[in-house]
Amino acid sequence: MQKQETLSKNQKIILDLIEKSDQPLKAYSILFDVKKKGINAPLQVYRALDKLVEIGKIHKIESRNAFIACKNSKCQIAKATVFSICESCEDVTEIHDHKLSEHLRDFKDNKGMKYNKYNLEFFGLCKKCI
Amino acid sequence: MQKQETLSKNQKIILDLIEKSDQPLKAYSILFDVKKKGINAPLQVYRALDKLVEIGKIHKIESRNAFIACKNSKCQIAKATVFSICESCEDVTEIHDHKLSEHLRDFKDNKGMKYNKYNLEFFGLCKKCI
DNA sequence: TTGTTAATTGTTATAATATAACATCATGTA
DNA sequence: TACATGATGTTATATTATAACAATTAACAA
Repeated sequence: MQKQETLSKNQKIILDLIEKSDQPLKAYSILFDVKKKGINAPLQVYRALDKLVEIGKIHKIESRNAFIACKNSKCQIAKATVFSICESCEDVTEIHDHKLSEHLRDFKDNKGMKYNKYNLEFFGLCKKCI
Repeated sequence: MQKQETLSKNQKIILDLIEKSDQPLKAYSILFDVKKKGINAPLQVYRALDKLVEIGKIHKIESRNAFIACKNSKCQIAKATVFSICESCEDVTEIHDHKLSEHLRDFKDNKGMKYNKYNLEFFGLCKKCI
């Protein structure tokens, strides 16, 4: 069997839901929402989430245990994510900053570690909440 | 009452434990280890952890739900953390890179957000695991 | 030194997040 | 066909974290 090109039924249902939200969704809130579509168990949700994260269609906001759709058309940046998070209204935005990405991509520590991924989360107050 | 200068009993016990480990510890493994010292409930651990994070004595590794001591003598950087994480052996190291810190500190998005904190986690393979 | 206040503690219960284990089904390829 | 792989469905359970409430302790001011 080849690497899946198309998404499976559950993966589609869950990606749809996440893409319709501009804010991160939590696994159990997703579960609640997709019960009407016949997805009944946490594991079904987590499996789809794992896959979607793996192929870069969604990202996990680690500090919030929540999942947000990747807006980048080609989803090449699944392994290099930057988010800003408002600590008041919890609004989350994915950041694409060329210069910042360059710095992060080029970062080398002095321990000879080989990086293949990073995740950066900025916290603060958004315009509305300042 | 003024802001605590000194740590409370539970906070000390738990900080001691975390400082003795050079790797991140999980809350329930901490709980297990401090039961002999009379700390019996998860909440007692989480409350101490919250406080220690707040004052910058420890950091939470968000992607691992684990806590590591801050090695920085003055712990001024509780709000600006960078870690490297080996995905094979799970070794975690706190990174202090002046240039990188500058870039992150100076980062401005185009949405007028005011940042007061960030957390960056690099993933990859350490020297031993490559 | 005593009353006030805030921080901390202790305890029970429960919420929220995530995975193990196993059986079955679907699909592409030898 | 039959084999391998990926996805599904299901039950149970593991892991991480907080709610709610009562009691105690520590700093400070009157």
